Amino acid sequence: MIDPEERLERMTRLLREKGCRLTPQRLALLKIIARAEGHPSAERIYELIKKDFPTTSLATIYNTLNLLKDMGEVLELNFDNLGSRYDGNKPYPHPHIICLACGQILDSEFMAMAGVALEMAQKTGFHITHYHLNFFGLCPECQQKKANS
Amino acid sequence: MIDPEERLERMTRLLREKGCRLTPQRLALLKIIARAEGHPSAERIYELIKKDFPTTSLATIYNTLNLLKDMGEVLELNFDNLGSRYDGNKPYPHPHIICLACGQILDSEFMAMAGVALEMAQKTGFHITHYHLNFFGLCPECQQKKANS
DNA sequence: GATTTATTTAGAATGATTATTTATAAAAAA
DNA sequence: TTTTTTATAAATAATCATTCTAAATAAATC
Repeated sequence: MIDPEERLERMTRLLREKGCRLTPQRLALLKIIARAEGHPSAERIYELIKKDFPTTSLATIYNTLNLLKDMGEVLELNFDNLGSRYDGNKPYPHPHIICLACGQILDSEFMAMAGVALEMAQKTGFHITHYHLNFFGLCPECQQKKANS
Repeated sequence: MIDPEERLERMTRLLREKGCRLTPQRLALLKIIARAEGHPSAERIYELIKKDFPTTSLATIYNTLNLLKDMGEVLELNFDNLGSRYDGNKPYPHPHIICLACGQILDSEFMAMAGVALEMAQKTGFHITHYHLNFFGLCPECQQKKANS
């Protein structure tokens, strides 16, 4: 995990440079996604922000997330069915591994993907900008639970 | 591409064995997804079926697609934003490559993924059931168009 | 052909996300 | 400071894909 405070500092700086206003709601959201351990949904971020700013609207969450997404500072993750999840700590494409039973989403470093993408580009003639690689299955704990039931 | 008639025959047989009824609408849908060159959306399949069965409901499309999906005979593809696409010809996970400009979706054989999945399983302890691997970018034609504009 | 019951239909409901409109507050100008 | 401009927030309506529901229909079996 990248240093959350470093991410926070970078994102606030970029917003300022872009001429965007640093409202309290925005700052609260930046803190949440920079420091988040997991991959929170918009709804989850909404709940967290409402603790400090009870009048906040969900639309503001989406607006700010989209703003950061367009700046390349937040990665939006789309999995089956479930709504989007957001990653503000590692905003570049990287593989994930998702437990179908408990829903946890783990990051995974897999550097070989760069080579795979290159090979794909050469084979197809595409100019590849990004990729999604997600593995689905059961985490060790959920395998155990299943075995014991 | 697998022989579409072979796929059609297999899917009708499995449905029959499962005790499912072979309604004309279902048969029409089977033909469409077995023979489809691309990766049609539910909406697209709906349009095609309505040519022969004008009273068909969209719900029937989704019901049948979900039935086949649960049987493992149709692969549901989820990409950003857009609704789901369906593949009834190659119903096992395989990488795709999507053009962000024209929206075309190409299949791509990439056998090394089996090894990658295995490595991921060993590293994480997960029991991996399937994966999604999608590359995004510009196809050769759209690169050209962009260069000429 | 009659019966049983899965399936279809049509439309309402859902849920995540986006758009819209008005209100608010921060920065800039006077 | 006051005024003005402008970005942003809030509330709510709208959208879109998908699922649910209840009533009508028709496939397979006897």
